Amino acid sequence: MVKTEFSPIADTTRRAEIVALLRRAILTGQLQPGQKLNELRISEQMRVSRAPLREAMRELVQEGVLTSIPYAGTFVINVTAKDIDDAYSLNKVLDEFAIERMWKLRDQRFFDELDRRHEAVKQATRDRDTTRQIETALQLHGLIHEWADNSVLLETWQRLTSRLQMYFALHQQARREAVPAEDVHETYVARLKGGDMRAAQRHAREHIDLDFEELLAYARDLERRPSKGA
Amino acid sequence: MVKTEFSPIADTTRRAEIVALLRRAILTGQLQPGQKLNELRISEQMRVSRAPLREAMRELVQEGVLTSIPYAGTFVINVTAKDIDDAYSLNKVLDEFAIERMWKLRDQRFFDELDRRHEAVKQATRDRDTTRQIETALQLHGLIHEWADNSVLLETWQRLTSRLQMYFALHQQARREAVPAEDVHETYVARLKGGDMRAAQRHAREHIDLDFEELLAYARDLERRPSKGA
DNA sequence: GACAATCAGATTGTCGACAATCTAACAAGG
DNA sequence: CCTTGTTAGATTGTCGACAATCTGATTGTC
Repeated sequence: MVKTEFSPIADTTRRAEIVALLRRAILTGQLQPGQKLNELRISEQMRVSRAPLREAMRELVQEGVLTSIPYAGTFVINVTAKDIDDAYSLNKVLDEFAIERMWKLRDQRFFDELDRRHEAVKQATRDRDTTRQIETALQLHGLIHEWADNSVLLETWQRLTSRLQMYFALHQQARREAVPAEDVHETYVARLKGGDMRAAQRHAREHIDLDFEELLAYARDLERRPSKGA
Repeated sequence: MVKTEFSPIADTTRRAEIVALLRRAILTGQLQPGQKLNELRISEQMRVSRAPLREAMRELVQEGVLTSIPYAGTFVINVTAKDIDDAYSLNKVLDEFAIERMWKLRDQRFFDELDRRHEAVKQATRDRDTTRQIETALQLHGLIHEWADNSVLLETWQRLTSRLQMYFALHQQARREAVPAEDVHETYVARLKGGDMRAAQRHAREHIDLDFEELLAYARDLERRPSKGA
């Protein structure tokens, strides 16, 4: 018998596709924070009925990127500086936990995957594809959580990631300037390959702080002079 | 002008009520793990159409207490020993983080609320109401997360709590014997009132370990001799 | 008897229409 | 001018029916 690995087949419900479409639109900033999602309009654009669309929206509400007020509507969440601060401070704790858990589980497959994802970030950077750059950077960062062999941790991190990706996208949209060309992940990858777990944890924490300050400053700036709204 | 505080009015959609009903049924063990939820039957029992029921189910899937397979059905999640282990180890980290964050925010209102919830647990214990005992104990435990002033943390903890409550309910159902009569939370409350943050963190970690071992043993036992299924 | 093809029943996914609710504009009254 | 009541339009929430898919039993064939 040939021992072949099969990946699970694709979800073939409209609902799943709608979720993917909406999530992408939100996380890339195509849909602005606070913006209302008109069910009829969206369902007509997507050529689906409101039923699967509404189910998809419930999922995204629970996922934390949408918020819903009965009989008023469903809106893209608003990003406050405090939200970012909260998400990041928790993320630090999760990173430390993840590194501790996956440290002994590192093997050649891990290192290979680490390099692969690192390469993806570098490629996106070369392409000046900011959206993809954010995506790949988060995927690189997510590897430690995937490798920690803790489903609840992974789930939690993925929820956090959604928001972080959204925040980053907004940030990138705001300052149209080019993304950092130099490779900020080089040390991170090296630490994860090294032999000092504490050092890796420390670096993860500090590395995060870096981007964070910039992002936070942007969020605070937004709050000082709020736009007229969508 | 009289300055009165109003709490937000209740959600008055069928969907919200269905979510509450289903969640309670799952967390109290009324619906067994792995059990399939027949949409038509449930909607008839609740006297609602399938639309709001399905939306409610999507929310609970995202909440992590249900799992859905396209065209096959929606099921109560199965509890494995590993799930419990994962949830608990993460919970420890979150507890430590929460205590660190709320430590400086403790005030009289916090202590009052702490006592109030502690009293609720004792009352449930006196009443031999195991379901309520689990509920109140988790609410007592949740206070540190509510007080930590981090919405993302609170959200994460509430997700975890759902599962923990479910696990505990199963556990209690299995061994029908009386719940612990002595007050296991006395020290926990005292530590949170005290002046030594590290001690409080340490106690939270150890306190949790206690119940955890028992729960884990039960889960392992379940896996050794699986039931015939629902 | 083993195995594949077929089919009926049950269940989930999706649709279009109706009911309940909100919003904003407008009129009436003080 | 401000407030309150009314109303029309738009939008969300819910319903009942139909389409797509799965499951298990049955039948026919080797």
